[in-house]
Amino acid sequence: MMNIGKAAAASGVSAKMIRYYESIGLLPAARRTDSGYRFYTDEDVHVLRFIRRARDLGFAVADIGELLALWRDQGRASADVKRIALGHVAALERKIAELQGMVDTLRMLAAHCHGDARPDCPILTDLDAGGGR
Amino acid sequence: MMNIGKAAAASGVSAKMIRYYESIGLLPAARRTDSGYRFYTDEDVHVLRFIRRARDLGFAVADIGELLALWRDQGRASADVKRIALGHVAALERKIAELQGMVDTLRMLAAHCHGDARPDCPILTDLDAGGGR
DNA sequence: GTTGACCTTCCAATGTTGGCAAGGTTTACA
DNA sequence: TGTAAACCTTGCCAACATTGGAAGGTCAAC
Repeated sequence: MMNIGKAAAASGVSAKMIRYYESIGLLPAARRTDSGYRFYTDEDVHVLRFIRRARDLGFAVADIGELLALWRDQGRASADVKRIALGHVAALERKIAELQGMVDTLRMLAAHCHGDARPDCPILTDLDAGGGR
Repeated sequence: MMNIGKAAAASGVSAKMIRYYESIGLLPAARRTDSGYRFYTDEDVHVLRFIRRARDLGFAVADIGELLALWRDQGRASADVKRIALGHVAALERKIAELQGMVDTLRMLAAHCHGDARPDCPILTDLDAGGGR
């Protein structure tokens, strides 16, 4: 039995975000004291840490909802969990490839830029010309 | 002399975004016809393509403002441009490393998950335990 | 009993893009 | 000339996750 500040400190999820997750339905409405304060159990903190960890792994809130449902379902098939995880891996890798493409282009352009007081710069020239696309 | 739709098609920046860039001050207010329509010149389209290319390279709008100022400044030092570009590369690489860390963790967890009809799954177990952190 | 630390709800902003609505303008065609 | 389609205008809402603040109620310690 603890209030939202304690639960936040114990789980690593801010009080602000706990209320937000409740508002969007990721978490069930917390029980309240007579005066209206939310209160949480150790079990609730456990769930919050699950969410925190999943966020750290880059899962979107919608994905976490699915994972939470599977987590709670003792009869789940591990294939369902694996599918979500690998789908997320694929999305992450697409993003990485996209960013890496940007890095490669910029590094190439920067390599040809004097980087001194002279004004001519292939980086600007490329932006100017649209990169030949 | 063309209206916003033409400028959008010619530059690859949507009319919506052109208005947005104007609203946040990245672009100066466009000239208007008597009836209030914005109109653009080939030079304006040139600027829009510059912006489009920079966005494709992942520069934030704030960065693009700086790049645009340098682009317009005939006396700029190429070092200034290179600094911005390499700063952006560093930020991109930090992001890539972060995503790659997620991928590595998830791949490792998924590798130990049967992925069949059985319920036990190390992915959920890890989320549960907080990954040992 | 007062002070400070906590809690509550509501509103706003971040950054970039898309969508929709209601209304005015221009263009093309019959 | 009339009209319909295609364009333009502004403004508001939506997304994503998170943070901040304001105004006000509650709890604990001293």
